[in-house]
Amino acid sequence: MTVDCSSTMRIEALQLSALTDVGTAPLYRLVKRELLRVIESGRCGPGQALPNEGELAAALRVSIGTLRRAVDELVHEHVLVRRQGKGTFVVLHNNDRFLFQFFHVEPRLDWRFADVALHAEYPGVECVAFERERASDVGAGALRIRVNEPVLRFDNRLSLGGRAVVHDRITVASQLFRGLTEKRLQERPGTIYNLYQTDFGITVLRAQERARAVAADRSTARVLGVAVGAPVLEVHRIALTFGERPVEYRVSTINTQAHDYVSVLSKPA
Amino acid sequence: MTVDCSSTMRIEALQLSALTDVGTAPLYRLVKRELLRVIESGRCGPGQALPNEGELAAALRVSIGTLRRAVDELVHEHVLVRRQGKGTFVVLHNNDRFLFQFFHVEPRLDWRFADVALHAEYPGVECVAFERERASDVGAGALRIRVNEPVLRFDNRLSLGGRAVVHDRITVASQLFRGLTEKRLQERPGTIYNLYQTDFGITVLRAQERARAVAADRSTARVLGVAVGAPVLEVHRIALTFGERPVEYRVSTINTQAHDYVSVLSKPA
DNA sequence: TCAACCAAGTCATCTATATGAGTTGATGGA
DNA sequence: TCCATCAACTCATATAGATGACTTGGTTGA
Repeated sequence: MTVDCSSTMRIEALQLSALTDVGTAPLYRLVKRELLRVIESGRCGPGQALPNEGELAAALRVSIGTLRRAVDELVHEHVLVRRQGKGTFVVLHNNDRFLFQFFHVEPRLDWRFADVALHAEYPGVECVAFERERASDVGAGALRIRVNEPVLRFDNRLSLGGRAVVHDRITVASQLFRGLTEKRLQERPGTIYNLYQTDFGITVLRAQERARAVAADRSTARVLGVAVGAPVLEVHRIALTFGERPVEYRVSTINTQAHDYVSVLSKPA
Repeated sequence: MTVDCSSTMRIEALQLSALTDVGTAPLYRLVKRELLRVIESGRCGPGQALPNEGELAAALRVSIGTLRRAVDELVHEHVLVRRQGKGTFVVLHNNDRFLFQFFHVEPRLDWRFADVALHAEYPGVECVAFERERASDVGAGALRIRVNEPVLRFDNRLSLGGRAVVHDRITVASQLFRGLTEKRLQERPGTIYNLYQTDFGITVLRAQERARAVAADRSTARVLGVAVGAPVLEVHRIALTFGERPVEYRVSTINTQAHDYVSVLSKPA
């Protein structure tokens, strides 16, 4: 099925914003910004195809090479996906992408034997709490909203290999997620970020995480099945969408008795 | 000072390895591999300039655009650095690069106030142990050497803001670091990875890390000044050079009472 | 001497065009 | 009906050439 995106995304509306031409930004960056603007505006929702390269280039009055350079960067930033012979698409959060990009807990690897990291499994998810609250100072700071603004707070428990490994405490601004209910959360078919995207038009592009070791408190100990005071890993995540805007604040508590928090410094070849 | 690299890197020796042309790899990837081969061979050491783009393209019998695409990827992978008007250089590990790429411990950030992560400071380093040992099974597995092969083991203590925060236990194969002594380690001017590069010709390109929360044992507690049993963060790192070859195995124990282990999922725009 | 200027060399950007490769749907014959 | 083939559309790769910007070092003139 080829989505006729050209009708949705009115090509003639494209324009390189000469206004915001700060200094002497290269043309391909203007093109990139214009594409981002269109994608953000929702005129071309997730999963939809962009017009083909020739049309886009013509509409923007740049050469196809320049257009491709702009698209290249957006592909690199996981905003677009190219498929040879089919087209260029706005990213969709599917399970694989989620696993690869945002879920970094893996079974403990014994470097005596393992050759390469076996690919992570998708965790089982269970919603254990859902509340409507008002933003605390920390939550408000993380989400860049005002203290006491209404937020949704929900807890998930993630399991790997049948064992509870991660306890997520998630906070999002109610305003961005109107109509999000516990039922909808539990009945979602894919990942949470997929739900954010398909049901609320919010695409999580990247995240910042800060990890620290802490002693398990009573509630964490119960959820993860560890002793009170046992060392657990606490990861604070701010998930960001276009324009570096924070959309989710999440504190994950991880039982690292048999699992690791994995990170790759600089990317592979 | 312009390094005359063209004499060191004999251009006429360049050749796109038609032999290793697996399948129908794009030309720019062959170019990239050939450049990597030359850089690895040491004919063009760290800090040296490559021949200019025109010469390189001519020597490899490809267009300048194709050459640039290959170089683009190597720049992205931190193997090369371009400087407009000056040339293209093989990367050098300096303090800034090290901080940015490999040192991810930062003072605790309060998301109530902070706008953006302030840039990390360079840690004070103190060598607290230096031993010649034989590889354990774990160390051997991590470094892909045989058990009982000779290795160098040394411990560093890193301080931030005057407080001991990280305890590194580092293992490298003796064979790769002949002549490395405690004195040389302590008198090095820059970072450890800088020493690896300048004195032993080993360029660390990337690393894999696995983090977990553990209780501080007696020796860790002493070095970091925390209570025995206090939760600390343990990070296992394998540092890799060209061809994904491991060159260093490092276990870092981090006191996360006032600092975080920071990670960015997917890169910023 | 010193500063301004200029020229050559480098990478950076942009254009234009050609060819190859993957996907899809229509056509048409068995 | 079914399947092979083909044509059209897409992105992917490669080339050639022009112009701009940055760096360096030498020249020139006060």
